[in-house]
Amino acid sequence: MPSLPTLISVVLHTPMHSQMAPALHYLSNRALAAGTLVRVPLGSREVLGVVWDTAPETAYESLPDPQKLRSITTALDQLPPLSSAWRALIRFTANYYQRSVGEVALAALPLQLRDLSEMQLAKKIIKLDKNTASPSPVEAKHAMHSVALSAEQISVSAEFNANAGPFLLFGATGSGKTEVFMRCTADLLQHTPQAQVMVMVPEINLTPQLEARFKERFCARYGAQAVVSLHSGMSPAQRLNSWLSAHSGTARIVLGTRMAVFASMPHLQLIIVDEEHDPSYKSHEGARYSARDLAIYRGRLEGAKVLLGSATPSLESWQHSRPASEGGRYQRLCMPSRVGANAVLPNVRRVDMNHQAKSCIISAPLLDAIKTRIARGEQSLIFLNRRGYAPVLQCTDCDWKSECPNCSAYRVFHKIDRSLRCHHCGFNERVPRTCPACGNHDIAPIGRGTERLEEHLTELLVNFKRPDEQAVRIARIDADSTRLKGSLESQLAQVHAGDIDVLVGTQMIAKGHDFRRITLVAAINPDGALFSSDFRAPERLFCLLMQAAGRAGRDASITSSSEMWVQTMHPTHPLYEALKRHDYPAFAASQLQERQQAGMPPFSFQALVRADARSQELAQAFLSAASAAAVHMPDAPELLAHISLFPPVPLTIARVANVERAQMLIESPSRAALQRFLTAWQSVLHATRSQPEGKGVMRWAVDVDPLLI
DNA sequence: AGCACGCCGACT
DNA sequence: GTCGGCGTGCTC
Repeated sequence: MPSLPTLISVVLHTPMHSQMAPALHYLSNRALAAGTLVRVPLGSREVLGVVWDTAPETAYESLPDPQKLRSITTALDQLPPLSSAWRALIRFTANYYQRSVGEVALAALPLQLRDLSEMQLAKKIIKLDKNTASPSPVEAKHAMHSVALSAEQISVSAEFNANAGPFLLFGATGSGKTEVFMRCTADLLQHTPQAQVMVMVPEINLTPQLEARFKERFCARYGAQAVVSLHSGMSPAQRLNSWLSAHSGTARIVLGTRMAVFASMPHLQLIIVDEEHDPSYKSHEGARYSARDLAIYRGRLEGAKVLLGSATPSLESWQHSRPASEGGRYQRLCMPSRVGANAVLPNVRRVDMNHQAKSCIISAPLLDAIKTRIARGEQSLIFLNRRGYAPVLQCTDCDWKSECPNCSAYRVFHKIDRSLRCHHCGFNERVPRTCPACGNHDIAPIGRGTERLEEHLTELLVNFKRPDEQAVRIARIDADSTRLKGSLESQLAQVHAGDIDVLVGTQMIAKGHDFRRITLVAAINPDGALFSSDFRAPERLFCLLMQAAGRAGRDASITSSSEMWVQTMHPTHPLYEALKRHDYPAFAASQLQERQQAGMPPFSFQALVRADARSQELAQAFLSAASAAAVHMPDAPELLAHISLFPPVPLTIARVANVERAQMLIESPSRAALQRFLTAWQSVLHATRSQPEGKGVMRWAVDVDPLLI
């Protein structure tokens, strides 16, 4: 007996401002559970969608034109439907970050799911099931060979197990946070038969080594498929496989970058966010979500514990982890000590560059210290956060500078291939022989980057020898030297093998990698961030220097001689004082006080609207018009009550690839008020686009909780 | 977002 | 005479 077709609502990859309802309605000849993946006709094409609700009968009347309803093509119901917690996470993300539900939902699913036929998908699933045969009893006997933990690690793990969280694990570099993560994971998997764990890391570079450690620890017991990765460096097929095994529950541990926060995991019980302070957790395109913040929200939705970890937490998380009596909502777990015998943090030494010659790059005491390391067969790491040879090239005669024709920025001189390269749009040219403006032959580099620093060090050390009488070996690691796939790994291997005496690099080398024989880390010129207009610059600098310092002396036998050097014009600056004491809490306290006085996050909430246009005037006019129109919204007085709308300004780099960029800041002491305003203002922004003031605007986007202002 | 439909410049 | 530029408009 054929029953009446059911009406279902489906979300599709459609943007917020397409005048389309949040969900579209289709007919199905059988009921489909919410969360089921379906393929549906849309115009002339067929697209993937997610069943969002089984629409009630009454929905028929509220539809625009019931005659136009079409039927779904196929239901991919060999896959279990996406859970209601997953859908709630997607709904929240879409609302909070001002995007459509469909866009967020479909972006969270592997791309291959969109174009794989039902047959192909069925084959995949069968293949995956075969591979996930449970491990043999022999293998299972191998316990997760536990490593002996330090007293701190044991007490922190015990606190974690005894409480609900969310937790902020504040542990010094080298205090063994990863070991705690693995212990908490092991405890959970042991006591809860189906439990799944998500582990997030900020960068793709960091996934392989973490994956290796987790696989070594857990695969013997839980099977080869128990640990999977999920990040954008994987092939579409690999990603689909990982996603399917997470979704089916066979993957017990999912490791990944920020995108992993949306992985479908039916038995998720624990979310770990390593290096939670890292800005990479904030997405820059599409929905500009913070995976760290969503991890907290998802934990609450799913009833999963959340564990954030960092040696230099974000001020937001630090503030959340203040004592509960003061309003804190996270539980702070502390591991102040490095593990291993004699493991102490490196001594921080400041060189007052006011007492050095103006042109001095590497001060005499620092050079001596580097030589001492070389003589002892130890390694040094010299850190300069600027790649290329020189940031600008200038004619010594006229005013000419190496400006980019497409951007409001200088092109950087790369001596290695004699090119002028724009780091914003990629525009690349050979260095002109003579000044393009006046024909002068003398064009000089201004300032220095890692290439020039490497060259300078080579000159300084040309007559100095290693203990084996060979020439000193200097290497450079930055985005340029590691462009080729695998070159980062091979360069790191060289460092580990002791083939390198002095390593020069950008912040790339400050992150994550363990260099056992490095006993000296030096920051050449980090002062820029001290007086930056970006209020988060000091936070980032402190974190970077702490991280860099953490690279030194990981090997317990030589740790006592480890040093972190900072060359600065402001040696008594509080940031460096706190760094010297390795005192993050003191630094955080002073920063939080400043932020509170200035009404900055985390004591206020911000959103940024960015507009791109052919001219700066058009971009700003759009924002001004939308701003002015806010007053005419329904309920404007209430909505605007606790909102500050700032005037539009050009971005620091106003023009990139011949597109002018402007932005305006919206601030509120209340997160809820900001949310209510943004939601209401969305339609105003959209309407402004079709007004005369919005004509030249190419695109615009809202960034909630922006990191860069 | 895609993809159609539709109206104006340089080429087989 | 066409091929093709990308400006508006629609998709349950």
